[in-house]
Amino acid sequence: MFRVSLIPIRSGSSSGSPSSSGSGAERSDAARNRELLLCAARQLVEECGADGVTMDKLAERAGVGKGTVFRRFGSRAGLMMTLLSDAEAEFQGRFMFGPPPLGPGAPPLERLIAFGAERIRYVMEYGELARAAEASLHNRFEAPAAVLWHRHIEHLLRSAGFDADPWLMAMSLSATLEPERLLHAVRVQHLSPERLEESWRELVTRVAGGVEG
Amino acid sequence: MFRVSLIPIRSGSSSGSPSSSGSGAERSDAARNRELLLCAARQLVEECGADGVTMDKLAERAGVGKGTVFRRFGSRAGLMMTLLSDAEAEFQGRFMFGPPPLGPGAPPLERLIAFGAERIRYVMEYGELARAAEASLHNRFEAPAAVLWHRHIEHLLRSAGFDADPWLMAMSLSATLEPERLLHAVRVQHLSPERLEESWRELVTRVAGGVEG
DNA sequence: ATAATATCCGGACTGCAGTCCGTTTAGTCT
DNA sequence: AGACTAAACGGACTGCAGTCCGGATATTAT
Repeated sequence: MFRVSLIPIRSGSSSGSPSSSGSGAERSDAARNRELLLCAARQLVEECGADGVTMDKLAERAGVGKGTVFRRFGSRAGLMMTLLSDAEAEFQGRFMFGPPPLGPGAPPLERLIAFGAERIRYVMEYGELARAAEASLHNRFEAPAAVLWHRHIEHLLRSAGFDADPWLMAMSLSATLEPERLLHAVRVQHLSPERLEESWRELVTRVAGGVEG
Repeated sequence: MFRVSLIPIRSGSSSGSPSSSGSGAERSDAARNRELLLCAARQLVEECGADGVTMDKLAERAGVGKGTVFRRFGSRAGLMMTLLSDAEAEFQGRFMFGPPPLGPGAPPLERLIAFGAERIRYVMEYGELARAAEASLHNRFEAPAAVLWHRHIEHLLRSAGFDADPWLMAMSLSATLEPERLLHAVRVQHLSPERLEESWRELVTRVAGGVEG
């Protein structure tokens, strides 16, 4: 089907491999600053929350110039994605290659249900960062991770025998799982994650459940 | 059921009634500036597109100070909502009090289908403004208009006999109809509005169609 | 060691939303 | 008309993301 390798959300993993790019290795001062920045960023998220982290504060805390911050991460969204990359890669690995029901092996509908449940748990844990990343992103729908989830849902829909425009249906389903929406439901409307999971199960069952197998 | 009157999205309607608030009437200079601002805002949207309109440009074009712009509209989101208010009120009137199948009289499922179809058309016409409004809004989910749509969908779900968490299901359904998403589907993915409508029909039919009546 | 150079660094700069407060003015009261 | 007051005005100011470019530095070649 698809030839999808694990999408490297961002280069700067926690126990990051300094030199993995093609041509010349990373300069030592650059490597030092990257560690400084990642460390400072995690501190700041701890202290101020994801929304409270500004690029200026980060530069000051890390003891580097503002330009360095932007050269490293490209944008505020890039910073947030970098901070998420480990958790994100782990999640991707589980739903693509991990054990059922999330990974391959289980029936598509069950995988779809498990995907939503896991995604909800993920957002409960990392939602602030994920929301901050999306918020400062020009086009939320073309982020590599978002594209991957979309394709995954679309693939599961097809496997479940859903034949009426899986692309658009995947769009609708993934909209339900967006961090900002889930966080609003839980934090503002005080709905429990379990209730979200139950509603997701209901939704995907009705959408993809009643098709001829 | 609900006691919902037409929600006045914003005070500054096109052929606006200058004095309708409670206590003192609007001062004449304020009224003049409001007209100046609305006129300039529409010009700028015409020229630059909704995303290209800045509060500074608007102030300069209208020949007023920046403070005046913010006193009038409160925020960029407020400005956009004001520009949308006529179209929005008209749409609200139609789905709440208008003729079937959008308005009362038709079966709930048909009303739901019609609601999505109309909403898609609405976004095709005013989507830029709507997206700009949502983009510069701290909490997209608590905008009066968003709350009203949500309640309307929830109400139709209940009327259709949907008993499994209509609130959350309404959240999922309204997520599908968000301007940013629809615009992305049409403008970037080049899907036709008709295809969006068809997918919406499929979605709501599966979600709310197979219930005991 | 020295020179050459590609890369990196830093912080001043821009454009934007939103705030603040001293000043002006429209409406009112005498 | 003249004084009074509440409201409106305007633009300087802050905080933020993101850009730019002259200068510093790590690395490599000789």
